[in-house]
Amino acid sequence: MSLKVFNTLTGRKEKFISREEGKVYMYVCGPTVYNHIHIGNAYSYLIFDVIKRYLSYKGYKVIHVQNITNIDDKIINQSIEENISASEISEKYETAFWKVSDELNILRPDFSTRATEHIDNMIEMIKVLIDNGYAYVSGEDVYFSVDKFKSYGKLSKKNLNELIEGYRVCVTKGKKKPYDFALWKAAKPDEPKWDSPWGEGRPGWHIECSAMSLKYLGMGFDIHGGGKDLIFPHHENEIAQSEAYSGTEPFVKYWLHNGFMNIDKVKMSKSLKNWVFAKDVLEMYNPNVIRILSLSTHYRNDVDYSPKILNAYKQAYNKFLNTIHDINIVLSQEEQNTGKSVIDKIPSLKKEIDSLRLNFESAMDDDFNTALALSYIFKFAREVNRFAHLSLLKLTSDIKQILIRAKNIIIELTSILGLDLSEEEISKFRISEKYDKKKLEREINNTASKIYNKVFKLYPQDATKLSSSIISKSNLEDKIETILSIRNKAREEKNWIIADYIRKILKGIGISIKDTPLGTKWRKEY
RNA sequence: GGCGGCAUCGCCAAGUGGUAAGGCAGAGGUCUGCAAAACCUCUAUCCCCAGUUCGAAUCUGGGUGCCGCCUCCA
Repeated sequence: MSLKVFNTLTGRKEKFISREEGKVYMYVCGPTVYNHIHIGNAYSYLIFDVIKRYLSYKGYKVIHVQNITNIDDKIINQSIEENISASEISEKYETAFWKVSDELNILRPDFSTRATEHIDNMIEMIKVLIDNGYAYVSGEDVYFSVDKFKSYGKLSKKNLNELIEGYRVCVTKGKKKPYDFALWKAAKPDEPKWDSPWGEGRPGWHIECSAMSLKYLGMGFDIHGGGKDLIFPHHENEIAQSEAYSGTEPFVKYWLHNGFMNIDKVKMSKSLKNWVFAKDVLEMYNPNVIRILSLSTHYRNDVDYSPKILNAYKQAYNKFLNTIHDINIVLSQEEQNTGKSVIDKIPSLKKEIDSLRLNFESAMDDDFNTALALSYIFKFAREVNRFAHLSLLKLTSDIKQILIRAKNIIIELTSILGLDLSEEEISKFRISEKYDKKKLEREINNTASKIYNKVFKLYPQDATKLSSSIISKSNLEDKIETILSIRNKAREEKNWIIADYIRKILKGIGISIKDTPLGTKWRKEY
């Protein structure tokens, strides 16, 4: 089975053949760092992260370039707004961008290219465009002459007449044609500026992506990605500039565009002010939940953002965690030699493992159908749950082996989707600044003291372990274990009121527990 | 005004000619001290109309509704 991708340029799914065998050169449009990124921006980066991960899984060495647009009108406007310099704005929001990107488990690009560090490359390119007659100087501005580039519109399927008729085409003085676009803009007083043959100014928006992608990836690179709103004019203009500059085509082999993240069916956009910052969503939801939401529909479709839907996928994510958690519980048993009934189910589970991988790959090979790929993993999880439930009785070495394989393939395949099912995620506390450990510690200490008050008369000796002087010294895991030991004492004495009380207040701080034949197990919920 | 996309169970959603994946929610059941989790069972004929076909959610035509691009936008 070979990979097929939907190419915006041709409008159909095509077999993916990389320029160089075993390597994929990929450019993804990155953020303009004038504000925090919203969840729709994050969606795009997340999609291409999964594409990159899957290509790596397929054995390609992926060379991934992503720009940071750190000079732009919006940055200048924001610097006036916040009354700090443009460079301070871009530094501030670039830092914020990486923080969110890392939290979302998005792999860093191989080259993160800042526009301002490539001004020379852009000037060089503009010079050539002027020399070749594709661009003209108007005052201290430089414009690209769209009429000169014959195949203009091939990506967005627009023709120039339509553009002229479009009532929204703005006419700017200095342009020969309304659809010409700026390659270089003269600086107004107090604006950031760079020297150029045409005077002091800054580059137009589109030129940076051409200059930087060509510098790092060269003409004819494999994948160029971004949101579908970039198709026109941004990517259309990139093609025009790059192919006019090089005199060859194609600029890019495969153009991939993701759909939008909508709110109430409407695109998240600056003008409607209906965006939600990714950082704010991350305060409320586990990054894995955001991923599952993003991957539960095909990347070219729009996906709706809402707390209701996010909560549904939170449950879905919990399903994965529970499966791994339950496997771990079964595996924590002592091995035995007399596993009876389940033994004969091993071959069928083995078969499921093999077909899961094949199904996963065929789904992903079909233009990265993550929704289908996920559904196979869910289906498999049910098989494993059924098996693990049965084998809770006896753990033989054969059963142990197959369960470890089952667990590993779930972890492997979900990690291609960028999901994290690590031990920390499942049963322990994540060492992460996002989850405020101090707050959690306070909550648990609080809970311990509540329980202490409740039980110290009943179990004076055991309760001592919960006294604030002792409990405050132990680590988070030990605190929980101590609390559970008290609860189990109560359960032994069939004091269900105390036992249920403890379970209830632990639940209140996000610790869920389950009583199993192998003892009481707990995990932190997110 | 031009161009384009979408419409599948209560919600999210896969499926592009062969008889409707998966997740969430709901109902009943098994297990459990009770829970939780898990498992089992149940819940749609695919916006409407017409057509092509042995056969259509899937193709064609018409209609309705929603959304996007044409201006910065992932």
